[in-house]
Amino acid sequence: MLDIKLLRNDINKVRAALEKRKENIDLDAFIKLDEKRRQLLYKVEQLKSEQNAASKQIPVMKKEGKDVSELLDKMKKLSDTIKELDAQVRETDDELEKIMLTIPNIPHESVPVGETEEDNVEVRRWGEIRKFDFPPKAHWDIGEDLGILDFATAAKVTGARFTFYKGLGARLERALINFFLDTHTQKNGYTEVFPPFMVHRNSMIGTGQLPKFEEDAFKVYNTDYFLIPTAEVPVTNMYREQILDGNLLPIKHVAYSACFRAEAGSAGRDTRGLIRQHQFNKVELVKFVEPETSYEELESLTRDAESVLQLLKLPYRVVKICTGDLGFTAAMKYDIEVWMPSYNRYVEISSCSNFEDFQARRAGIKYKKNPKDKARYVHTINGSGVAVGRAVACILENYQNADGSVTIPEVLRGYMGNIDIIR
RNA sequence: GGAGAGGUGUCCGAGCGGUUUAAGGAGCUGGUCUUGAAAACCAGUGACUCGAAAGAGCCGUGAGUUCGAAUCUCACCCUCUCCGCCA
Repeated sequence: MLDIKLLRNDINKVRAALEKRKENIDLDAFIKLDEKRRQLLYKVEQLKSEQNAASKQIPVMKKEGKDVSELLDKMKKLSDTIKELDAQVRETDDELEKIMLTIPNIPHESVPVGETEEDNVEVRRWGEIRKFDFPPKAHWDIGEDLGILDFATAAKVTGARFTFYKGLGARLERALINFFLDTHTQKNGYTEVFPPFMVHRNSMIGTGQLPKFEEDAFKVYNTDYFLIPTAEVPVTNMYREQILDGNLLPIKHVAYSACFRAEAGSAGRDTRGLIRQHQFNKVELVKFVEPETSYEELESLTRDAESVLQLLKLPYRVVKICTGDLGFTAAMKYDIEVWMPSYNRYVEISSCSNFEDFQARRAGIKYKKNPKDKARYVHTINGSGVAVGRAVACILENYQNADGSVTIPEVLRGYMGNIDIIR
């Protein structure tokens, strides 16, 4: 959510940002409503002030034996008016909030202006793309041939876009989760969190998944709970409606969770394999930082995410996302894309974003350095560190051998009972 | 799921429906005293939201009753105890 003061005082900045994002939102309606709200508020507060004064007088007058019935009559009318105005204020507030919740974040000035992912800007590359001296297979074929991935059985049991991992496939998934968590806790200084996989509506609003993208989420029947689309949601909301001790910042958490996405708009894309599933595992990095440092912190978080790919020796590139492709909540975003031979291109395996105070304002997360300071909103930053299913796909494809076997990356062997090859 | 108890300011903890703009502690800040500290004493300090200010709001959340609600009513949420069920 944007600062309402920004909308009042610098509406053109917001218009420009929406323009860059190719978003069309009626800001004039907002301005009008806000004007109306302030007028109402002024009126009702004056009346309340009068009411409060009378409330103090009445007991005094009664004590003195004076007749208060006339005053009571007057106050009755006043009370009715106040109730009516209060209702109007509430109504206006609700409408304003509705609009506020649908206005996306303002892109950072350094974000390249563009319309689609075509306009994203590559920042750096790491690793050598492997040249195969045999025709490489796609990971879904490798996985099925080795008997470690089973899409058909998952379709029978649940439906499309689910997977059974079996044997060493399941073990590889688990190994990666542990490897990621261990690396980020032991080398990169994150504190591990294991969150709930369901959250209530307010948490989803807090991080920006709702109210705009409800069709992308799985709702749990008969409850107000949603399956989390990412650990970002529960972990960020850990501190909702809280004023943090600024001396504890930055707070850095790493969390494993399963993620659940309905992704209404993605039918027909990436239909085969592990790339786009309704349920997948992810290790997520989340930081709460002071505003002054948030862009440095985004850089270091991105490096932390990259570090696990380097340890796995998977070639990747980092891309800076342009304004038209930027997520609703982000002010700046890097995607880390890993080389996927079956796609013959780089495929996203991590998104690292700085939300500035956009989520913090929605979720009410503030901090104070000193008890006497005014509370300020923190900046939140997060990124995948990294998506586990896509990492499996990437390993299977990049580490495949001519005979159909797959070599285990060295750093994972300790997690795999010292197995060095799946055949 | 059933029964009971409870949710008040940073913490503990009062609060007959009306000068409560929340008592009293603790804590914190400053001072007196002291070689210094502690103790004692004195003074100050109450989050947060909107607002330029005046002012308004805020006692788990939301509705309601009333001229007036922390205080009454209803619903919901959460915590604790006991019972049932259970990985």
